Amino acid sequence: MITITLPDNSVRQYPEGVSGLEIAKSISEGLARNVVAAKVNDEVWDATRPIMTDSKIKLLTLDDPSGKSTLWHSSAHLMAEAIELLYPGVKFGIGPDIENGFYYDIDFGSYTISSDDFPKIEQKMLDLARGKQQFIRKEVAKAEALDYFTKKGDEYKLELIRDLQDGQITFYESGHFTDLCRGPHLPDTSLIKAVKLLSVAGAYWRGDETRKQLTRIYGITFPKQKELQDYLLFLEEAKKRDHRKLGKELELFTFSQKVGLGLPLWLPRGAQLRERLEMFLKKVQKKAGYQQVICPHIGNVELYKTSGHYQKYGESSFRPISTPVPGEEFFLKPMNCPHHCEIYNASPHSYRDLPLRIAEFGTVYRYEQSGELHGLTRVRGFTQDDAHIFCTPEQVKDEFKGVMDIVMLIFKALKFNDFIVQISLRDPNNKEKYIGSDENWEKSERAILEVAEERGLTTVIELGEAAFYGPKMDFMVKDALGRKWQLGTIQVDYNLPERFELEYIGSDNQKHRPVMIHRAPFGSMERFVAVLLEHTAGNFPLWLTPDQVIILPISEKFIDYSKKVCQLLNNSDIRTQIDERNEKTGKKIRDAELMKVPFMLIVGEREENEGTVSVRKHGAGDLGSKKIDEFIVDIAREVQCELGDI
RNA sequence: GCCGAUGUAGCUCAGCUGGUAGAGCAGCUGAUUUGUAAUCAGCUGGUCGGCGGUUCGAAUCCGUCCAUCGGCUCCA
Repeated sequence: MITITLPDNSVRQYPEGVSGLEIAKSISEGLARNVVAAKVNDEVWDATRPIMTDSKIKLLTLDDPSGKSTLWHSSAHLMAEAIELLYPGVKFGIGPDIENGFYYDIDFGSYTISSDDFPKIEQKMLDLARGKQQFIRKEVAKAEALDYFTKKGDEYKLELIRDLQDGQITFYESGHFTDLCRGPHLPDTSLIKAVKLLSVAGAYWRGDETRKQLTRIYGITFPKQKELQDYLLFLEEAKKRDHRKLGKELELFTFSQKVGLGLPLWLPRGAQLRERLEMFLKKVQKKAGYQQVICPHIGNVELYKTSGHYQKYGESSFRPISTPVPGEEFFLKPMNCPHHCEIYNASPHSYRDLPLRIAEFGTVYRYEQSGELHGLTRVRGFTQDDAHIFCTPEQVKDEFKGVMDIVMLIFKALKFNDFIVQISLRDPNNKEKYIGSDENWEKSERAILEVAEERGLTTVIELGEAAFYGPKMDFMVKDALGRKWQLGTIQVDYNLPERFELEYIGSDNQKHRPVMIHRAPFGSMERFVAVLLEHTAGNFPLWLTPDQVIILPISEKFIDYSKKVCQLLNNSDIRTQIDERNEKTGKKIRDAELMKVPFMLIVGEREENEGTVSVRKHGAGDLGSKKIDEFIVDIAREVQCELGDI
């Protein structure tokens, strides 16, 4: 007998070799029906795998994230089986579960697969699922595993097996399909009742651009048809929040093929919004001791040779600009730091001057690959809310803290509550890859970790993800479809101060090298506005939105009164328009609602006589009438509330 | 850049197996003077993404290029 401890710390005795499923059955039939896997001593196992020793176990259902993973991982196998039956001779790469569903990378050989093939595959999957095929785990010796896939002729699996240790290799067999797999899997396929293949895409084998591109098929499955429908509905809803769609509808920005790919054109309303964001940040930065600077949009090739960017990115950039002078070349600036380094170098510095914080909304140009461009989130010309802090190594921690506070302030003012903080540190086993002294790296990495801790942030730490020149902290926010985008970033840099020979005179009257911190709380204006659009579905905070108020006269008789109201509001810095069109009120309201204008003021005879406005709030409806002064105070109060004392 | 899909009026979309392009909204003109999510009528607007081919005839079939979308790789 072995002792099994359940999550509530209750202890039960079972015969050796009992499975999670059997334990579930001993508790209740209902639980047994829903169990998809079992967490055994913190490792997720098949529900059917025999447990041989005393263990702590937790039975996992589909409500548990690990349960969902198991369902989707098993679904990937099911899809592979269906595909193998439909397209004999195909070869398989890897097929994991992902956040929403699963995929499998497949070499289809001479077949070309498109979404037209999906219904056929889905049907086959459902047919197989109904067969209640069991997933059977088998431990195999490396030689045996190699032999199996050699016979099958699947070089991808062979490559994977070669990297594995003998004695750690397991196969899973379900129906006609056997796969190299760590597991775990569902007890059987009958839980999979709703299947949807979502897309087909090319994916390089092992993510390596130089290797063969396999066909990746994405799909998702659910135990109930209803859940699938809900998920598809969610995707539909998410599409409505797409910033590219909203940007067009709300007249914020556009693109032109004639202007060029990935070069956004900000329309008046978008430009206004962006300007307001910039003013907001400038104000915050001024308080935090930053100074604004302005630099040109191009820089001599020598600048980038000094910075090292020419050697690294020269070939993959926009082509250099030549001049009538032979050999003279300029580059569109791909970043602001080299210019800022030269600003630092313009005069000698004492340690008393530090930290020096210089900021610029700097527009930069990077030649992104055409397949990479995506609305405003990935463009070829964009404006960073950039700043560089030059400080002593001892000041890094305080400066880091200051920057983080700015990022948090912004996220708060814009109600970004759901973000991920990623700290990228160097790979401890590969220290020689990085520039800068061991001592400085340790100091700054420790500083970042401490600051995050002090501010109570939940962080994700990525070892080996640091830039070669320093550790960094990135703030990621998700878009409508759950894709992660990096917004704010804070990076420590030991490289550029070296290359530009930046110096300051210390209290010891000796020359020292400052540390540079790059930081951009928004990241770029383009990406930030894109993510903000999706985050708010276009319902911007009142302080930020392009038009705060629109006045809707009932008929043209009340245009004069509307103008009077409009002037009063504009005098109080409330951004107000009048809809003077010869349309019915219903139509004007509809259009204003669609444009997501926060407040609509309907004015007619009654309002004119009483000196009032009839207030309608976007999304909330009629709020009744108010004196004009009263309305102005209300708006001011609401803005004040959103911004706090910024 | 690579894999797959898509490309019809400013926008959203229809156009079956090849027979020479259509709706709604927007815009313009006129009527209407309007009370909380679409007033009515008339009109304008398209080398059907570009180029080449097959055909008596191409939005429709084929090729190629471009762009967009979903991914991959990349992101100083």
